Amino acid sequence: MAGSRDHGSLMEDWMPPTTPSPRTLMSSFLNEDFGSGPFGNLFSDNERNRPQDQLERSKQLVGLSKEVPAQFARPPFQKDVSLEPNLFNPTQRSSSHGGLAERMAARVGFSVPKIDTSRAGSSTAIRSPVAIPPGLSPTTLLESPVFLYNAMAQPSPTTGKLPFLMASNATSTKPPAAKMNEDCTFGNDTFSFQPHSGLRSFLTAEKDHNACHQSQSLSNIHQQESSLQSSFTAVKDTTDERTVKTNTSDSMFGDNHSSSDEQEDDETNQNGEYSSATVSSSAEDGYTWRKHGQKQVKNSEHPRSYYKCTHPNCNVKKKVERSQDGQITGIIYKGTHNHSMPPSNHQSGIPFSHTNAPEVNVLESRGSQAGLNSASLWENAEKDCNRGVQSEGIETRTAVCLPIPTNCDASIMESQDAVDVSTLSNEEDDRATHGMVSIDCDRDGDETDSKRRLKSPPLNYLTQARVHDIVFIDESGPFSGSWML
DNA sequence: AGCCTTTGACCAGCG
DNA sequence: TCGCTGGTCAAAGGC
Repeated sequence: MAGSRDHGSLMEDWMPPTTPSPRTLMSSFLNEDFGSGPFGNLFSDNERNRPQDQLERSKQLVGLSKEVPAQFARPPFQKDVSLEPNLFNPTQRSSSHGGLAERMAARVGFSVPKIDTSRAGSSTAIRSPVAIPPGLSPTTLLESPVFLYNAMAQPSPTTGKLPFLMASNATSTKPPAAKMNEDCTFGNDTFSFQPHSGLRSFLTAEKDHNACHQSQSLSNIHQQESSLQSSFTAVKDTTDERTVKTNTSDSMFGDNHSSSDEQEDDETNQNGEYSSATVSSSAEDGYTWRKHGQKQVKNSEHPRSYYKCTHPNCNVKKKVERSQDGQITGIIYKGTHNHSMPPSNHQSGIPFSHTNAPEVNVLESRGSQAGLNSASLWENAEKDCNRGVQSEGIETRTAVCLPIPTNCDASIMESQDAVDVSTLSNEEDDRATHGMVSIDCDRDGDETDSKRRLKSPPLNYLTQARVHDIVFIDESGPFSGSWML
């Protein structure tokens, strides 16, 4: 058992007790960032009105993140704090590396407009934040590095689909877990995850999916705004344990729900009310979990639940933090499943676009799978969480954290790569866009890449100017989310 | 009857 | 060594 200290630190990272709070950071970065940069002129109002002190604050935050050696230095969840500035700090982005958006613009020949997040959530008329340069077709945009096409991606602020970062390399078995309903959550101001593989509730999901789709088109614009408010999730992948931290919009943006939240709780409406389909517990991911404890953790406003895999001889555990309204605010997986997924839940190969069922525990399910398949990815996580992690652990900030299939020698992209796209060199960008999740899977080794891509979107991520979250996709689909604006 | 959740107590690690 | 904190155990209750 990891020392309490480790966990304590972990939690602190999740919810930094000290200022600035995630909400503060986020709003700070939103205010500053989206008004500046290559497309700042689109929202010049913000630019002009931006207080200088915000800029300074942002710089300070960046400095925080710099204190730690680049890739591993950040504590598991403290990333939430330090990462944002680093990622989004306009100054750093534009000055040091020219900014991803700028680089992308150079490559593609056009610039990717930024969404005016300052208006997100407002009731003002919405205009498309994405300006397509003359001569470029939507198709070109979608297929361009800036807007990587992802057939499985859900609507996004930029592409019309939410650009989930896909870690398709992943290979191996796809965790059946899928986040359903996330589509429906668009109305909730968040992007949705698509289920990787079928869930037992596939049929239901399908039905929900259809319903959701109808509203998606109408709410597309709204999504654009809301997506900006998505929360971050930190994925920590140490050797054996994975930590998924999702800052619920709750904590970050008030009413907005993070993707993870929605995933988890099948659906809470915008008011935070639960729909009839509520949290189905942890079985949705295809594995069965038994809750064996719950505790209120210090420095966390949310209770932490402890789950164990019910499979005999399986020691996989997970810790889930939920907000008062049931939204998941953090998930930590520990251990590796030594068994296959229960047949009833096994529906691999189902496009997650079809698995939008109100599966609640997307995070969990993915995590569980990760735990299942990926052998002991996080066993030492707890140990590393606070000390080792910084130097050795791999951290990933994602809206949703999904464990990587076990058979894969998955090394989730380093947090730095995954997150701080803006500071990546071109080469790094490529890495970020194609190899954020480095998964070396043997399981499906006989499967061709093309085949894999059919099953899941290419590992395209970090293709836009801003990364809000990263979606990792293994063979079966995205298992983590993030998006850029 | 079996499984799961809840909940208080116990244990272990750290300062 | 003690107190704090987090993680786990296990009894009780519910479904």
